[in-house]
Amino acid sequence: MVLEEVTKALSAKGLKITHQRIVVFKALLSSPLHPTAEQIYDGIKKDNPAISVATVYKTLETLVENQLINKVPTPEGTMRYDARIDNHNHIYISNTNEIMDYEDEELKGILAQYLSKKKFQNLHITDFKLQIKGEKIDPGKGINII
Amino acid sequence: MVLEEVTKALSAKGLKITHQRIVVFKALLSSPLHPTAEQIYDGIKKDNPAISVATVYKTLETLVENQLINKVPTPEGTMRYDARIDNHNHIYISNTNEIMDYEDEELKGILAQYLSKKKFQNLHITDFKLQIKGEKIDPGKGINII
DNA sequence: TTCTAAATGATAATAATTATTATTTACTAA
DNA sequence: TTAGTAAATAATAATTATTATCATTTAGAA
Ligand SMILES: [Mn+2]
Ligand SMILES: [Mn+2]
Ligand SMILES: [Zn+2]
Ligand SMILES: [Zn+2]
Repeated sequence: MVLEEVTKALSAKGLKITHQRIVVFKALLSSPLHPTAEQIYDGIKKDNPAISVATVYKTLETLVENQLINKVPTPEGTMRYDARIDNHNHIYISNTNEIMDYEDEELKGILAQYLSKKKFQNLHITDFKLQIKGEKIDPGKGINII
Repeated sequence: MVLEEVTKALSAKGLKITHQRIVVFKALLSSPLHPTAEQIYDGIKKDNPAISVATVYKTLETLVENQLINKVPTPEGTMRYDARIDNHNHIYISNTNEIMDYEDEELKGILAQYLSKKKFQNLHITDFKLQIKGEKIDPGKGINII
């Protein structure tokens, strides 16, 4: 089950297995919506009323540092989190604030090939992503996360 | 000269020609570094000691709304500004916080062609950019903007 | 020139995140 | 098992970036 994988992932990184880390990590794993720290906090505090919002922030940062989750910056400037750590792209939907995963092998291939041909002097490329922005045609049917 | 173009651009959008708008706009036009509002404020306040930081923020927002400049979100979450309004990509250099312009017709063509083939249901794509992240090999030689 | 809506400056308020610190707890090793 | 201890947490203060408020000023129209 998820709990076992979470504890395994934490201990593999030498992190202490705490209730708070398990709860935050599991909350993010079960959300495809790329939530903010605050949204994760709101989601878990019913069942964990003693948890502190600062702990949620710190836990997320710890998980990012240990590459168990990813940070996703947004055009509005608020940081969001992603349990997926494999390479994939995002579509930011500006009228609902949703972030959708977008994955396409053809696109990955195209970009990798393009960048492998290019040379940047004094620069080591560490990451590249296509940031797609769009608008949902019928926002009423969508999942609005704010 | 620049002043004339700035005033022309402002009046073309029906915006009042104020000293503050001219100064902020010119400051951004002369900076290829994608500065923050605070950096623009710091740069102009020697010659304009009465200008308010709130005015700088508001002026930049007004220019963005009128599509005379662009906002550039960054991985750290602070907003930066760009006098260039033509479509181009950015390289974010994580060890110096520089943002470099990156423009390549071949890349534009590849991306446009790729996306034109794809169909997204209920979604109108408004923008797409390749976000490249890298590290400067010899940061000592670079221009550090923070 | 006068008039007025819009812009500005000063500053308060807000939102998101980080820092501080006393207390608690997960692991370690007797 | 049971201490012992370094690390983690909760509560809360502080900080940073940005936006809101509002009294005053001003650009541009008449
Ligand atoms: Mn991602
Ligand atoms: Mn902020
Ligand atoms: Zn994702
Ligand atoms: Zn640019």
